[in-house]
Amino acid sequence: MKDPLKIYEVLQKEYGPQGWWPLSSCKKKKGFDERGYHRREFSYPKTDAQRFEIIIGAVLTQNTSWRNVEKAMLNLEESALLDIEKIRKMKKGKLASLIRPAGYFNQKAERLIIVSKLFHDKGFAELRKQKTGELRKLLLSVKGVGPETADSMILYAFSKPSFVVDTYTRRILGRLGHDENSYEEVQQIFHSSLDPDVELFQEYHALMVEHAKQHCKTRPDCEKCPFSPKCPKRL
DNA sequence: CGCCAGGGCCTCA
DNA sequence: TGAGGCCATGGC
Repeated sequence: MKDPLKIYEVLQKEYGPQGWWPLSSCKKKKGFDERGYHRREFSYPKTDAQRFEIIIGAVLTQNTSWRNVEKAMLNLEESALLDIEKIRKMKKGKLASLIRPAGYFNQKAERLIIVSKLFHDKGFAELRKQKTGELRKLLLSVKGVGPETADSMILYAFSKPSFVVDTYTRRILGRLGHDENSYEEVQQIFHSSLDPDVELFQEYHALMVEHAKQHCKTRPDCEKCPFSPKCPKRL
């Protein structure tokens, strides 16, 4: 079970449509569920405010549970500060205190301000005109934005096909028999075997996260795992 | 109490 | 380039 397309089919059948990136600000709104997923309508994000919410979330969730990220996002929203211009001009200390629940709050406050400056200076509309590769290079040149954060922004905020590789993706692929190691190597597995389809990439990554949370955990729960019969690492 | 969570930077070989 | 230390809160 090493074929990315077959893995996707198994995940899709097991967990159904996901509808990422979750928008906390849209919970229980029309088209969204209680977690902020838009499982029926895949043409998101629709506004620059939603795109920037994804950008912020991508930074806040670095090595951090989404649960804690949501607390930080709620603090920003309640202060009406979930906004690129406001974050860009905010004092680092004040921002840090608001995003405290997300952890690494000093680092992340600085990163958010730096990222805000980039999007203010360049502008979403202009950045969207860039080719995916060029956009990726630009994002990676920003301090605090590594490969996963860049790809998350590209895939979910810019709606361009760049496969997101996270710890879950590495863990799942590793257990299914892949020995590729570096970020680029793992990403290449997907880029070389799948059509560069935005919705496919978005759903695939979301499904990886769901699968890692339900079964392929640090301590694996292989009992009802859909891959269990064909997984080399099954317990 | 320890472990883990949707990483990335810096330093040092 | 790759391993190791560092950043930090909150749920279980």
